[in-house]
Amino acid sequence: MQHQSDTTEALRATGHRVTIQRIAVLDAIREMEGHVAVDQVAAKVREKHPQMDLATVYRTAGLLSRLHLLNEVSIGGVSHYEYAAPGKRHGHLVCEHCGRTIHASTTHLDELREELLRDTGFELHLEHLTMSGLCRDCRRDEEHSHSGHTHSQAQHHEHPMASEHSSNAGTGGQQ
Amino acid sequence: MQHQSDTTEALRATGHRVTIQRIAVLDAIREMEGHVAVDQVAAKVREKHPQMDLATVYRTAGLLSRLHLLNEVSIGGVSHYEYAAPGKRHGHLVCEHCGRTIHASTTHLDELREELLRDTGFELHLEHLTMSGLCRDCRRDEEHSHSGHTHSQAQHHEHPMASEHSSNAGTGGQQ
DNA sequence: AATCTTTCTGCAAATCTTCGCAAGAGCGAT
DNA sequence: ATCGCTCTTGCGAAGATTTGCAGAAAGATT
Repeated sequence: MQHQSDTTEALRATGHRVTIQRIAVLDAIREMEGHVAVDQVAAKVREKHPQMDLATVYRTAGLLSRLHLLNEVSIGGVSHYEYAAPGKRHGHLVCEHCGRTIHASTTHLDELREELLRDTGFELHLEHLTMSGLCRDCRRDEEHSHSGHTHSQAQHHEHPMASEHSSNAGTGGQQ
Repeated sequence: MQHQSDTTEALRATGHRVTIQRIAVLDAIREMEGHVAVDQVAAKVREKHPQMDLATVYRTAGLLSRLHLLNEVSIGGVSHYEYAAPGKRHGHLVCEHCGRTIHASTTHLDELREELLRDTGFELHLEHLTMSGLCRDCRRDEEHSHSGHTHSQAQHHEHPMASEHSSNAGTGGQQ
């Protein structure tokens, strides 16, 4: 476990300063499971550094994300961050109905990435990819209640609304 | 031009009411080119309906997006909307460096969608797909200035930062 | 270790977006 | 055309995220 030196290195290499705030934010997120919202990160960080400002956590998480030390996932418009474990790249599938998040392996995505690069010169950052749609369960529900009405403008939240980790979607087995 | 009746129909079919606000927001966005931010939509709408509230524009655009009458594109975390012209589906590639937006044909994407559906049960909504990365120009720039330093925490904005329409990316030509 | 330059952070104010609620407007039935 | 039941809207307030600024801290230099 020498993440800290990796972090330090990555910051220095890009001409950024190494501060306790940056180390603390990365550590906090690494210690927490999955994707966490900024205020959760702030709470965790404040256990050790009570004076850390929320704005700093926002700025820091944004920076670390740009340096690819963190992945940013927008769930229902709210930014969440997760530790970008090397070698565990994956995209995110967020259900528009229940808000659940599923990891997608990069199998298909790598292909897409290459095609885009070849055809358009655009270099896709898979780590930042968040795709929305309907998860299996909600798709099933939709099919049942196809009576049209019974709609509300507000977002539905029938499921527990928590970032699950049915990880490793994509090709292989899952769920 | 009978978009209006299409809209009316789509609203009714889903159990929603047809209001001047909804028609106005859709009309405004259709009249404007490409993806526009909410405040631009509000400004346009207010030319004819000065009392229309910003919150209503937000809610309405969100609703119309969920009904697939509009596409939502998140550019640098800010929601933009565009008219979902039938038969012109496409994904969006947003450059993290200059903010430029490129359209991607659904050729590759349709494939991805099917694979995800088959393997994970997740139904990807391509219309809502926004992918970030580096565009051809910025990729070139990056390669030159590989000296490390000269970074700033703020987002770079070297290019005009406007939603361009270098449309027709992807493989198959359609737009 | 002291100094200098530039970047970062904390704080407060600004902005963007969402929410709760009472009044207002659709739409079906009368 | 009116009545009534809900859905919608406008408005104010709350929540989320960003920004400007002055002081604090990092890293290079001596």
